[in-house]
Amino acid sequence: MPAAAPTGKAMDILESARTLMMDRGFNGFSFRDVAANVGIKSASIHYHYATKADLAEATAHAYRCAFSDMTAQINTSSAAEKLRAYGALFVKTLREQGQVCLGGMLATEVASLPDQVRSEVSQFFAEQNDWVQNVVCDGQASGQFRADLDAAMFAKMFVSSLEGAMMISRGLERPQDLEDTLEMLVQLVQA
Amino acid sequence: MPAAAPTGKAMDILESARTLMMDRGFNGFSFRDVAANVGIKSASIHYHYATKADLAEATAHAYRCAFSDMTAQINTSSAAEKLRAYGALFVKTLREQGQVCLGGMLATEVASLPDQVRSEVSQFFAEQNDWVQNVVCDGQASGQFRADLDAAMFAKMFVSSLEGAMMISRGLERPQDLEDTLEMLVQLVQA
DNA sequence: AATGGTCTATCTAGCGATAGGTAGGTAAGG
DNA sequence: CCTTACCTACCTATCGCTAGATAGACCATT
Repeated sequence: MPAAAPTGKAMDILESARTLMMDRGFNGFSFRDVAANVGIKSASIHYHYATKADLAEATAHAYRCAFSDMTAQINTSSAAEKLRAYGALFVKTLREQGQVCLGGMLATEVASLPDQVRSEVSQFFAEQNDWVQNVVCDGQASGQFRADLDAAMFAKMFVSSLEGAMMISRGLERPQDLEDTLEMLVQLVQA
Repeated sequence: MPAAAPTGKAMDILESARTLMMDRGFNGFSFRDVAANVGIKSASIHYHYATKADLAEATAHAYRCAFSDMTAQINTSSAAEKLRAYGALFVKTLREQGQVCLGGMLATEVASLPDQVRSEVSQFFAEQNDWVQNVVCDGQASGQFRADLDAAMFAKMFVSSLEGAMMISRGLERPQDLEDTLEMLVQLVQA
């Protein structure tokens, strides 16, 4: 049974790595940090994930899949409400965990990231941009959203704005700023 | 003479630290990296900056001041052109150096940053938000910009959008995305 | 039922590299 | 002679990672 869906300690390790990376980034956590969280010795982590690059890749992959699942479950009525529900995923993470999106975190660290992790980051943003772009197109087709905007460009702006606002809101300890940014983005796209 | 305006090797160290931090972040560079760039031994850096926290603080401070100077020199005619000129600072750094804004970089690393550096980051964003907010207010007063937007909220969104777009554009090696985001933001604020 | 072998998941111990930082010395210049 | 700006040499801590051992679970054969 390959890496399809880790269980037990392997999943504990993955979750601890995710939390640590969302908090301090790839360069900001160590195997010993994970080990202490999970309750094993750092050497034992290598049994489940051979290298730090492997661990980070698996973490990023699981995050990307989990995020895709969450967007897939957004099923509110209007396009504007879909964007709000999407942004609420960011708001919730920031407010309840004080963490930022792993995708954004890793994107800023790209210069010191193993290739295999970089690839996961690319795929994450490709998926996110696609999902938002579809919502924007639907909103335009139904007349809820401004028709004069380039949907692909707005979608990219929407995603990267939320990412940036998330980083900076946490940095300044002003989570409300992220919510304000989300609301302004939704306001601006509406007809 | 205190840290008013470093010259000679002290400034070389500062510039190397800035470049390295804009590339890889606070956790991603070492005294030995700086030493190799500047052409001295890593121990000699401590003569100019006692600790890594001191070096990072001085670097962030110099960056904040330099950035303020650049915004102060933006003197184009219309408010929209001011925002474009502001965004062009980001675009230029990304396109010519492949680097991201030090403020945004450090904001994402806030959880593993010394307090004295965190303070510089806060001041950086306070200054940037203020500058943009003033431009937005002027644009609204002169009828160039939509009057129904909250200027303070839009300013924060504008800054954090550029920051986020910068991070992600570099991460995906798509610098055009940053330019697209800038243009869309300017388009959205106009009346 | 007891035996022996293999697999899983962990451990202890430690490797070489590198981190930030320190102590003490030295050559040059006012 | 003292200050400046560096040096060599080294410290302790931590990094990712490896080797080898071990305890328990499962499993087939005797």
